[in-house]
Amino acid sequence: MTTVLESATLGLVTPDTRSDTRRRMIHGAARAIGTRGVGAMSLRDLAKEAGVPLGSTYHHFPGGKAQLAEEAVTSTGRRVAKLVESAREQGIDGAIAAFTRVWRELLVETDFRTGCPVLAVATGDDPELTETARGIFASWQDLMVAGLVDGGVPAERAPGLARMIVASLEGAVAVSRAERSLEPLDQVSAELITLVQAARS
Amino acid sequence: MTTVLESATLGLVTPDTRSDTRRRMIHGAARAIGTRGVGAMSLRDLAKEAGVPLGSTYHHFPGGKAQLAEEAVTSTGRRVAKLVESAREQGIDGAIAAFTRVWRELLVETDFRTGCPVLAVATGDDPELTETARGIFASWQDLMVAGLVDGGVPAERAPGLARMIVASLEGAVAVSRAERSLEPLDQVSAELITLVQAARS
DNA sequence: GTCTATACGAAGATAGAC
DNA sequence: GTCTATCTTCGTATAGAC
Repeated sequence: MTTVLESATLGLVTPDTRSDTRRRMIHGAARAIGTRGVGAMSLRDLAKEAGVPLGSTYHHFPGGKAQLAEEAVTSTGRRVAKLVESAREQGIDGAIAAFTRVWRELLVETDFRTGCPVLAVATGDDPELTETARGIFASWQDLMVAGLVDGGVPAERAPGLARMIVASLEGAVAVSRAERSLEPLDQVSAELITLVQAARS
Repeated sequence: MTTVLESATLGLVTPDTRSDTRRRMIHGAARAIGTRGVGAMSLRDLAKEAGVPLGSTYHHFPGGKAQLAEEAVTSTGRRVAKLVESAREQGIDGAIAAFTRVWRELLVETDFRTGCPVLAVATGDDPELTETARGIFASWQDLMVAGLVDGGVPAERAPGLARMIVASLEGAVAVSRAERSLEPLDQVSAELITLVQAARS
């Protein structure tokens, strides 16, 4: 059984999801952040959705809202990184496609109401969360760099292209939300494939 | 002198800035939205920064927070559109450079604390503001389409490229904020120039 | 017409009953 | 250990004094 002490002392070292409640709250928090941003995310709503009293939030997350937001964003970062990493077997095009698919499915699932929670905290004003976002963007870019180099893109062009891939798809998710259409995301994804293709030769 | 009646009846038709106070509050609102998002924007803070009592906010903006946010975002949209439109004399590269420069200067001015307010409302959960963001993105994309076609890009490729330009630079501003560096924005801008160049031939 | 004072609700967080 | 009830703060909005 998870104790308060364990959560408090091991939380940052092993930010896994030890209980169903924790898992549900982290998932709900990621959704809420992607939908409304951290500021407008309400712990009351999250607790209600997870079916637990508000007070329990502070049992599972002694650090309160800050800890929950942090874990929600890092959890999303790791999950997406794993999907992209797996798809690297199909080359850089596969990695781009996998990254695109994550956001595509999120947009469809939520009827364009929810976007990337990492972008949300990157555009917020909490310095700690901004730093977390930086690290996650960096990890995604590193995966793309590896894929690009494997795919025959010159090493000196790879970092710029990797930034382009992450930044443009993050922006495309936002534009797709505004337009309530998958077209922006799909078009950007297609443009990226041609851009990478051109960089190969 | 501006009356409440005029503001209420003409607000949406002629959303100009009739007084210094209005101007200052709209400017402050745009900054706050770009920094923290609409939800975390406080009318108290805005009034304090503008040097007016909180109550005066509702004299100048009878529609309250919603009206102020709406005017702040549309004001930014028009201002940026004008800058891009002017730069189209220097071709599509000039338009991309102008769009890049707007956000570059904002990031430097605010030490990476403030991004594009249009992206902020596009990633928020207010449907009215999301629709406003859609219209502004569309206006920017239309300008890019015109520039691309003028620059010799085939008409059928122009819309996709225009979306790519707007989406990738919007995303790049967010990544630049997270990294506290202009490198992402500048690299994306450079990649866009090469992408457009390739599309010309 | 301008601004002070306040109403009212919702937020995060916590104390303490069980 | 879990959850109820509450504390404090801060948000938007407004009523009414001047």
